[in-house]
Amino acid sequence: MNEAKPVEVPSGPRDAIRDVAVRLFGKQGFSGTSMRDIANAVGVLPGSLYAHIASKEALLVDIVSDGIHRFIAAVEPMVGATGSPIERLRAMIVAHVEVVADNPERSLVVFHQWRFLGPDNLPLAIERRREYERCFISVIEQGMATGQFRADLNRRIAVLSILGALNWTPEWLSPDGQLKPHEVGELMAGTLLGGVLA
Amino acid sequence: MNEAKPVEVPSGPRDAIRDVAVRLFGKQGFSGTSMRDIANAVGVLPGSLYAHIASKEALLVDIVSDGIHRFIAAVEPMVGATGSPIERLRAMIVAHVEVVADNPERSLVVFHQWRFLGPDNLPLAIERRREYERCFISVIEQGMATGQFRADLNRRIAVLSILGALNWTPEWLSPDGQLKPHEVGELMAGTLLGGVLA
DNA sequence: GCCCCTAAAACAAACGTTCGTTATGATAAC
DNA sequence: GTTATCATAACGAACGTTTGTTTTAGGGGC
Repeated sequence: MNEAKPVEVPSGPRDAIRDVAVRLFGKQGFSGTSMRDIANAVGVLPGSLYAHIASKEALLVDIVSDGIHRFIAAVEPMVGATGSPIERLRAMIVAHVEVVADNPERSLVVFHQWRFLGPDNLPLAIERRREYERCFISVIEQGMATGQFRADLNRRIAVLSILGALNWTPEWLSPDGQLKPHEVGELMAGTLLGGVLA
Repeated sequence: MNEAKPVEVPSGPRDAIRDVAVRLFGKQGFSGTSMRDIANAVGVLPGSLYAHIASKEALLVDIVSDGIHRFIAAVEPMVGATGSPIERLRAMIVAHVEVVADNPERSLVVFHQWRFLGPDNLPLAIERRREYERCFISVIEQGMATGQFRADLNRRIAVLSILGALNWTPEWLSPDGQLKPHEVGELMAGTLLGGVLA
């Protein structure tokens, strides 16, 4: 009775492999992780992995594309939502931090390991990243258009600064910290929107 | 007459190897770069590299420790310098960006590839990174103590946001861009210190 | 009896590294 | 001005290991 569609916990061996790969790719990088590393962590012989996955790169493609999608899905709806650009940018920052907190290692893979995608999958991943960046660019330009954001801002530099701060969060953010992810997001939004000056 | 100590351009083969390794480690990561890749780029057979370097890891140790040192040397003097915390933090941000612009690929190695240092060299590298972070923490605390920085700031989050934005710069900063590195630094300082709100 | 999954073993290729030798100039002795 | 000496730096081949992946065979659930 308590199942039917349980919220998608690592049901099969396929998901177990994926979760292990996320952890190892995040910690040691794609090139620094061998299929034997993954097999050991899963508790299986290396060759047995190939009953569930097509290749090492297919594993990376899965992780990265699903990972980017989570960020886009969390942030994109707010681009055209109601409310002031300030409120929406703030909400986007919080949403981003929450996605990172949901699984920092996966975020590390998304932000750093996409370089190792092959020629077939790399262009699409790059385009998805651009799509994500455009969400922030769009809202910041809205804010500058309405005069709520400073007019002397270099919008490119502003976007890259905010995205840089956000993209770095998986490096230090712990889901088990004393601050809840939502609180961390609010604090970052306060710092990035208002600056540090009194 | 026009020599004596020419400014230290990649004199020997040793430096040529180092420069190539910086570029490849930055682009493909440490694990993703083989000694054969380096040898090919230098124009030499793989074994010949070992007449000049001790090992692949020794190459990484050189690059990372020298790289961190450049950041510390550029920023640390400003921690105890004269001037307001605002002016000093601004100068530190500009200095950081200028070090990145001097060689973005080296900065990528410093910020991402230190994980692959062995047990002998990793603790020291981590301590150096902490030392660098403490420079920023110190100045921000000075700014909050004098009341020039907002009192409702979470200093940990503020520092991590600023450092995150800075550490991400090698990902997009080009030394040949239309904005000079110094200008990019000033713009980032403006964004990070003052926020985006009007 | 079929089907999914695994173990076990093997594959070719690429890995970091070592080795003895050789080509190249410069320096010093005669 | 030739010759011997020496350091530099690269070669070419091989080392043992690890890489991603394939193949073959066997065991348990329906």
